Amino acid sequence: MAYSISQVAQRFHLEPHTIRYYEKEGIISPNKTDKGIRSFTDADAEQLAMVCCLKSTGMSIKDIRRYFDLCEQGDDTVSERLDIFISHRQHILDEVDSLMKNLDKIERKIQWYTRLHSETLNEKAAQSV
Amino acid sequence: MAYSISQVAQRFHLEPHTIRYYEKEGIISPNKTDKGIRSFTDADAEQLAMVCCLKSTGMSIKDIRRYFDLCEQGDDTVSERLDIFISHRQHILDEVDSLMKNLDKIERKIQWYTRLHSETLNEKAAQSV
DNA sequence: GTACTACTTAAAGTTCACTTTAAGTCAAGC
DNA sequence: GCTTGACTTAAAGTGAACTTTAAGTAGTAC
Repeated sequence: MAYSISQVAQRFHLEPHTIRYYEKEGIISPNKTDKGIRSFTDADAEQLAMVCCLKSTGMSIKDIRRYFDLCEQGDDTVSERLDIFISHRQHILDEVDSLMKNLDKIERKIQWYTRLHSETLNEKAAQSV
Repeated sequence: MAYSISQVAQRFHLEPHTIRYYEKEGIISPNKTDKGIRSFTDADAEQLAMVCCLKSTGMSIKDIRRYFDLCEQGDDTVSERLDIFISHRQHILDEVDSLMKNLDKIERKIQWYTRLHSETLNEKAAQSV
């Protein structure tokens, strides 16, 4: 199947101009018809899915580009690509860890404010009697 | 205990100018000595710890400021502050969820590349015989 | 007495990831 | 024939969160 820019945009919750921006930044390179219209294959869509995955886990445009550059360079870059994913996995694990630790602080604040809130309600109830 | 700007900066891995920037943005307001030198109490340090917690879980400076504004306004804002934390908790949970889903994709890539990598090594070994 | 640390204002600069604008061409569908 | 959706380049703008620069003052530590 081949998809138009607006179809893939919709599928990945992106704007067409954002996809053209990614192309300009060299991280994707869809085929074009003889009329110059972008035509996205399933492989292009998969690539965009990976772009979104890397982006939403905090990888910069520059590093995403670096990864896809390596992909284009062929099998010699396999171990470097593996390294990228291993270090990116660590980055995600660190981020999750940090979020969970901070979540704990937020939970305690919620408990604190919940208690404070119900006390305030009780006081108001007492006053109104 | 009272701390200097560089002491709290070090403690929270911030730069002194960043702390002054936070003050300028109205999210902290440490006391100053008669000489105009900032002096941070333990309560100020706790507040900065909360700033860091909120910041690293993705809250904007503007929203952090909003929260501390409410704190200053007193007990009438308790339920609004509770709401902020409840919705922020959800934000964190959503983020962790998204990270875990994407982590799964990364893990599969690592498996894929690990296999590919060892195959490439085997081929090279075969060639060298 | 000089290096260090702190302070001040005000403004300009930086990075990232887009987003928007301008000013146009081109082809398909109704 | 006109709306819609696609395209082009090039450049300017946006927002967030700082960061840096300039250009100065002032107290503390060795």
